[in-house]
Amino acid sequence: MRLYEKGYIYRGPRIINWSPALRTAVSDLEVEYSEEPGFLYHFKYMLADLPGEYIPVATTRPETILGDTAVAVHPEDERYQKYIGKEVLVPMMNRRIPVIADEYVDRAFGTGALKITPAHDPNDYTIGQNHNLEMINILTLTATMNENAGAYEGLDRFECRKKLWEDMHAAGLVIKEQPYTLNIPRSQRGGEIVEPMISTQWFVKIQPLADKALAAVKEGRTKIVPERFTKVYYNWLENIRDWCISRQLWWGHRIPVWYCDDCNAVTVTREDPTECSKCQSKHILQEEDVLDTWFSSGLWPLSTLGWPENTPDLKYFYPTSVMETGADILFFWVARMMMFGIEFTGQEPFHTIYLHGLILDENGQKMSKTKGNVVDPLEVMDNFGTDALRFTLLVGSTPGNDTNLSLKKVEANRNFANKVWNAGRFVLSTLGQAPEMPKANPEWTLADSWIWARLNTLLRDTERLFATHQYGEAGRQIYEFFWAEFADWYIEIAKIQLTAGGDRAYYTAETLVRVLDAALRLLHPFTPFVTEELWQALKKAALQHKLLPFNGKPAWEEALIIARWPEANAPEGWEDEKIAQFGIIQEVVRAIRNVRSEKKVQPAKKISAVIAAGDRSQILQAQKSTIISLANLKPDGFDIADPLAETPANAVSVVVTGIEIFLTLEDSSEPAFDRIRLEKELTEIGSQIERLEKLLASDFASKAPPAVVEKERIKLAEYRESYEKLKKQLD
RNA sequence: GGGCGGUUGGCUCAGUUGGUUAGAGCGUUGCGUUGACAUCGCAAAGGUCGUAGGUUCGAGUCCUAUACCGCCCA
Repeated sequence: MRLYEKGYIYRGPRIINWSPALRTAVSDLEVEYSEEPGFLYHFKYMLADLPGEYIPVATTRPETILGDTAVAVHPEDERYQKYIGKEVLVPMMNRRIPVIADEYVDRAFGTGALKITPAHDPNDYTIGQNHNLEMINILTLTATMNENAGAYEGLDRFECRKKLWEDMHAAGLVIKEQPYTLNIPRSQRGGEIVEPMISTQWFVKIQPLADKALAAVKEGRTKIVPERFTKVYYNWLENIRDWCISRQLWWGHRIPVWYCDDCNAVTVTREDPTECSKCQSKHILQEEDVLDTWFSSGLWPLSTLGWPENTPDLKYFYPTSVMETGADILFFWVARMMMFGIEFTGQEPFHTIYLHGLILDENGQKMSKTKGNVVDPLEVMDNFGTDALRFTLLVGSTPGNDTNLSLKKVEANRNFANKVWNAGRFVLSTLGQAPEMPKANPEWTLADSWIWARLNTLLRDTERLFATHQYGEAGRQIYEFFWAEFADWYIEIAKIQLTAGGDRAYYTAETLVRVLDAALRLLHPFTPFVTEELWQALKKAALQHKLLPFNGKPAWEEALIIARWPEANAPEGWEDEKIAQFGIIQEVVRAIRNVRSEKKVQPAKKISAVIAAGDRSQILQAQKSTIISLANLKPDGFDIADPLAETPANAVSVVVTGIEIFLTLEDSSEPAFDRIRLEKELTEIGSQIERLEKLLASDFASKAPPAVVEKERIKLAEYRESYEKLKKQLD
């Protein structure tokens, strides 16, 4: 109504896309073009008053000849100049039509002469308008030939094409048929060939709306993510044509227009009228056409909030913030919401449009029933859980790009949800092992400090990634942290620390709770169900043990879904060092595990070890029990010596970052001293040293940032240390 | 015809503002089941990042050209 009152909505005969199967008009956007093999039919347009002379014309749709009302040639085309202004005869109809000159004609295409069917071709329609040509509609609404098709009336459009061409052949009017690839317009919905047709429809004068929607993005009030779609948006809005909004369907929002049988006046009102607004006749009939669904959908940001009433919801929620949807409906829906939102409220409906791609099958094919590759989300959720599906969709995508959805991935993420659940349950089960209250201030272990530092790094990274709409990457990092750091390392170490009892156990439990709490908060948007369930249990247990949430500040909220988003603590300066130190422990443990695996030591078997760590002895000394436990060493058979009095006899040795590890395998069948392995390692390290020496001797040292150079220097130093130790062992 | 995206281990995909022997999941190989988890654990093999140039001390990451695949618009 508002658009109508502003004069933006009008009704009139125009060329539109007609779907003969649905028997309705469809908008330009609902037509898809597909390349299909066909023919270019060449034939003769005989001059009416010059017997024997003709203009050769080519067409892809011979049946439209019946509706031709002109033949057009380029004004400068020497071949046909002489015919301009003369008349030709429509084949089989013998109707006289003019030869006109128009620069639109491409002299190089086909025969260089163009038949004009204004009622059945959009381009011809434009030419027809310019030249004031008659428009002859030759089709019925089901795309059979109508009374204007003369002898061909009643034939289907394709039968007519065949029959007409045969008749023209017989009449000697055919020149040739040439194989040609056609661009066939098909209905997006039904797939049938759409016919351009003159029809009386309702339209929206789109330019004023488009201009505002365009300006909103151009002037930065609304941002499109990823940015590259901005260009697509501009391009569409800048070349937009009036929007045909009437549909001849029985479902949908019926257009609020009434026609008077007596005086032909049109009544347009908000309330259903009982009489003609002009002559008060009761003989009025409502427009049978309904509105395009996208016309209604365009109102979504408003109408869902109670508009046109100025409701509290509308006031509070409009404009909203981020519109997240598929890139394929940028025009259909997003642009329309922008137009209507701005038109009716003066405000853009959202400040950010986040576009994702399509969900394809695991081979990158569009899902379709005919291909049988449709993944039913309900089924997937039944099999793997809603969290797993949600996580997969979020993490498997990068902004704007299509996502290949495979059940393998969903399964892997179901396993992750399971991991979260189990790790969470374990944490809850440990709280009872810790005392109610600590006796003293905390003395954090290396592992405590490490996980806390890592958590804070994660919080910062997640924050940054969310801010830049990189949800997938954020999810991946949280996954990695939870599984590979919290579960695989911290929880394993926490088991040892809890056994120690006392304050150590108390602060370990506290750390477990705080890290788990933060992780669940981070994970909640990705896997809302398992995290909420777990978090409720965590809250309950934590309250029982008087433990605070991760940031130690506000008390536990009512539910995770409304809990505060975790914010990182400001770095305090010690973090990098602790992370580096813990890295050493990880390397040592991995090295020992590696040897155990290589030498086929039974997993349950405890072995003896001696480590020579030089200046890192202290760090290792402090983590002795951790290493013993994680590497499964004999508690009384583990020494950290510096310097090493003598190389243990009959021990397998391994060197990591300059730290020598000697393992006594005892009854292992493998030989302890493995010269070949050590030599291989030596060669490898040697080549690294060579590489780094070369690098540091190059311009790199002077031109790269000092911090980067320093990093390489440290690496080189470590390699050199390792090299020396390996060398000594081999001697 | 115009525009855009993709091309990274067997498969499906990540890879911040270029930082220096490339990451994940699945799959593969070996070992493992007395209490958080076999929907699991420990370890291993496997890519030099489509191709050709260029910029740079340094490029998967920027520029140019090109091939192939896909999408959008006309």
